[in-house]
Formats: sequence, C-alpha cells, structure tokens
Amino acid sequence: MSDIGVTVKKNEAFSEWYTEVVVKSGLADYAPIKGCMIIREHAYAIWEKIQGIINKKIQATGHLNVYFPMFIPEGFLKKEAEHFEGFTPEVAWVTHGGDSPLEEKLAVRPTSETIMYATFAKWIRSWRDLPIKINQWCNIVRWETKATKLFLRTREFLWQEGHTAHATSEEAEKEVLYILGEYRDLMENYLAIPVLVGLKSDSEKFAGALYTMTLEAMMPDGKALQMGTSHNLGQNFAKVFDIKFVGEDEKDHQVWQTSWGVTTRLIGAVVMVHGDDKGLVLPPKVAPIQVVIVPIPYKGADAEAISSKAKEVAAKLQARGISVVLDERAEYTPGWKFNQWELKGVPLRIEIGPRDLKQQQVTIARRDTGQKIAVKEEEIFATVEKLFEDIQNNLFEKAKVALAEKTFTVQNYEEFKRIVAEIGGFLKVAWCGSSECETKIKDETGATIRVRPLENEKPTVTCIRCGQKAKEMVFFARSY
RNA sequence: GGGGCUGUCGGCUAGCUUGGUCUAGGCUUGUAGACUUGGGCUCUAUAGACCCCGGUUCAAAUCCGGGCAGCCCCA
Repeated sequence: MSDIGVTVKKNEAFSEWYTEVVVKSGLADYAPIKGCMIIREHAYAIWEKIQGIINKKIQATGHLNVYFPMFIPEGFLKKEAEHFEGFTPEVAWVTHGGDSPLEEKLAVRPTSETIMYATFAKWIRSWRDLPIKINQWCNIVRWETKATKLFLRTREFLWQEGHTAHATSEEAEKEVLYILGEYRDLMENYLAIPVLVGLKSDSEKFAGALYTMTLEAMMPDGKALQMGTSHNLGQNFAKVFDIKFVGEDEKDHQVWQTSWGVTTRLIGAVVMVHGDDKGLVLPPKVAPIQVVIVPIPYKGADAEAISSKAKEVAAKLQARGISVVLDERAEYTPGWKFNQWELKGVPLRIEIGPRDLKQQQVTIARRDTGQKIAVKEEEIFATVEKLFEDIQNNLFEKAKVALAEKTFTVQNYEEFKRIVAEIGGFLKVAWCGSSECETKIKDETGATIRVRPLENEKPTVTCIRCGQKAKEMVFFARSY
C-alpha cells in the first residue's frame, strides 16, 4: 500500500491527478488484463451505497431484481440489425468450451436486451402478464479499443440494467421519464452532481432504441460525462423477438419496452467533480465511512479516558445510523491519520484529545472546507447531522457553479471552435436538426451533441454550422 | 483512428545521451525494536528492483528489433 499522498494538483495535471487519487485512495487498482480494473473495497462500498439508493427507488415502484446469463448466443444479438451493428465491434466472443469449438459462438453480454427479450416472449401471453419490470446488477464487457480510463472507460464494468415491457406506448414513455427523474435525484441529491437532462440525437442514441434520454455532467477539464441513460425501445425488439400479448380487446398486440442503466462510471464522476489536492471528497450520503474519530493520546495525558470517550462518541453516533470508524491505531501519529482519511474522502473527522476532554467537547473537522470547530459533547449528534447537510449542499452548490461556468451560449461558429479548443464545457447552440451538420461539427471540433434539452426553447437564431433555419437549441461538448 | 513519451526494489526515483568500480544509489514503504502522538515524528537494525523475448558486443539497466503494459496530446 502506498501511503504517500497526491503529488499533482487537480488544476495543473487533471488526468494524472485523477489516476493518482483513484489508486491512492484505495478505490481501484490496475488489473493484469489490459483495459480492466480492480474495483477495491472503498469503491465497492460506494457502489453498494448507490445500489441501495437505486434498489429502494425502483422496488418502491414494483421493479424486482433478477439475474440472466452473461452469455448471449450470436443469433440473439443479430435479430435486431441496428442493435447488432452498434455493439458488434466491441463484443468479446466465447468460441470454445475446453478444446471443442462451440456450434454457435457466445457473446459475453455487452448489454442484455436480447437474451432477456427472447425470454419475455415466453413469459408474456396476456395483458394480465404486463407490465414486466425487472432489473439486474451485473458486469458488462465491451472490448474497448480506445484508451481506457479507470471507472470511465474499461473493458469490463458493473452496472444495473432495468428492462420493462408495457401494454401501451404511453406507459413505456411514462416509465422512461420516471426513471430519468429518479436518476436525476440520485445524481443531484445523493452524488451532488448537477446534470443536464434530455434527449440524445439519433447518432448518439442507443442502438436499437426509438429514442434515448440522457443525463450529462460536466467534468473539471471541460469534458462532458454521460451519467446514465433511459431508452424508449418502442416495439423494435418486440417485433424481432415476437413479444406479443392478447389484449383486453381479444386482439394480438406487441409490447412497448424500455431499458435503462447506470454504471460504476458514476464513481469516477464523484472523484472528478468533488475531489481536491488532498484526495477524495465524498458526499455524506454516499460515503461508506461518514465520520472518523481520531483520539489524540498525549504522553502524560489520560489515554484511558480519551479512549473511552472516543468509544462512547462512536457508539452514540453509530446508534443513530451514522457510519463511524474509530482509528485507535497506536502506530500512526494523528497527523498521519488525518492525511490518510482525507485522502479517502471521509466527510467529517472528530478529534478527541486532552484539551477536549477537559472542556467536555470534541473537535470536528470538515473534509470539504477544512474548517475545524469545537463542539460541546451534548451537541455532537445534532452538529454532525447539520454538517452532513451543509457538506452535501456545499458540494452540490460548488458543482452547480462549476457547471454554470462551463456552460456557454454561442452563436458564432468561430467562437464555438475556440471555446471547444480552449475551455471545453457545454456549448448551447441553435441546430438545424440535420445529422450532416452534427457530423461536420464533430469532425471539425471533436464536440458532439450531448443533450437536446427537454424544456426546449425556440431558437431565435440560425444553425451554428450551416446558417439555415434552426429547429432547436442543443448542448454540444467534447466527452469521455 | 493518428502522434508522442515512459517501463529500475511494494511506491517515487538516480543511473541510460557517451555500454565497463552498477557488487545498481537515494527517498518512501514493509518487518523488528526504541521513542513519540493537536497535520504524514525521530533513531537503530533488516528486507527488497533493471517489464518480457530476441539481437549487437569481450561486456547491456544503458544500443537495436519485436511484444506487453501505462501515460499524454490530437481526432
């Protein structure tokens, strides 16, 4: 284990800073397989927090967890042409069992629509079987050929994928928006990361979907990060997998479907958005360890009394549902511990030393601001709760400011190019709606349409690229 | 997709340009002990490395080729 802290500054060498923080804080490690990562204890604990939040949300609305095989027969993938075309370049194939070649090669799932929907066709016969609302937590393999980056782009990652089938188009549409709303709540109110929400353009939508809704965040280096997607699949898969039911009208109908997911990439976003030169900064709502208590047992001080006070405080906080670590390791100095827990992003640190004991108080330090305050013993819990709220809000507010600072409205293509090249960020522009302009802008600047916002305002100017009549205002950015 | 850079103890690195006292040095870390503890204490002892394959050469960490891996920049 390396115990040396972060050696580069976030605003000087962002990419290296990110890698250092991820590795040194114990979130992840490089795996001995190219493009793959080891998700370590700390990151997995954050992932479990995210799982808890999502499970609670979706289970409250009748979605249940399942598990489907990770192998998908080639024939399944091929059924929906656009889907197959979209995913086949990065599918990992299983071709042999032991030494014997398989009759039909198997894809290691790049996503599970096809294997699930082949099964839906068996499960669904009547309108009474609908809706189907399932979700699975699993790993996904997409054999990236581009440079990989811890959490943001790896060949294998973890996600949840929700899949639903409905009797009507309206129901499916409602589901897509419902999930979008819950994702937004997760990202903004738990991860403290503001997002732009809206539609993907046709060239960026999910392969096989009618349309894709997306949530996009802005990273400090000016690149956008797709945080989650919710797809309306329409009847595209229902047609090819023949998923039909007899309706109340006694006629055959095809189902309407949705799928939606978020991945471990969210953890990378938290690192990038909130982290600082000392390491991680975790929002209290998703911090696996919310409070660390560091006793300061001076020589000659009553170490026994300090230790028992620390235990007492820890127990009281734990009893109220707060996740606490009491760091009584004698072999490390307090200063060393401060640095280590700061690297790991623990939101609050409570110091208890002789001075505190004498005055029946503790010292509480905030991770986000570094501010230290003395708190009377009887006020510890209330103060901790209050500080959690403050930190959670502070992180979100800071991220909102950062997003606003990196959002530009431009009407001139030269200025557009300059901002993309020099600053990055989201560029709000008028767009004619043609994929030609979209492609040209991508080729000329590297920026793509990240979001077509839901609450669309009518453009008052012409298309940024072609100067023709504009259809809508969209957000361009370069992205991860 | 294109270009560039880099691989040395667990981590960070010196050495490489100009092959030879390199028997590979330092810091950090690990282990044992002592001393300490309000911001990465100090001391002692000890452990630990030239990415892999091939080539050139009397001689390779150093030069050449290939592989693998990582990073950066551009699209």
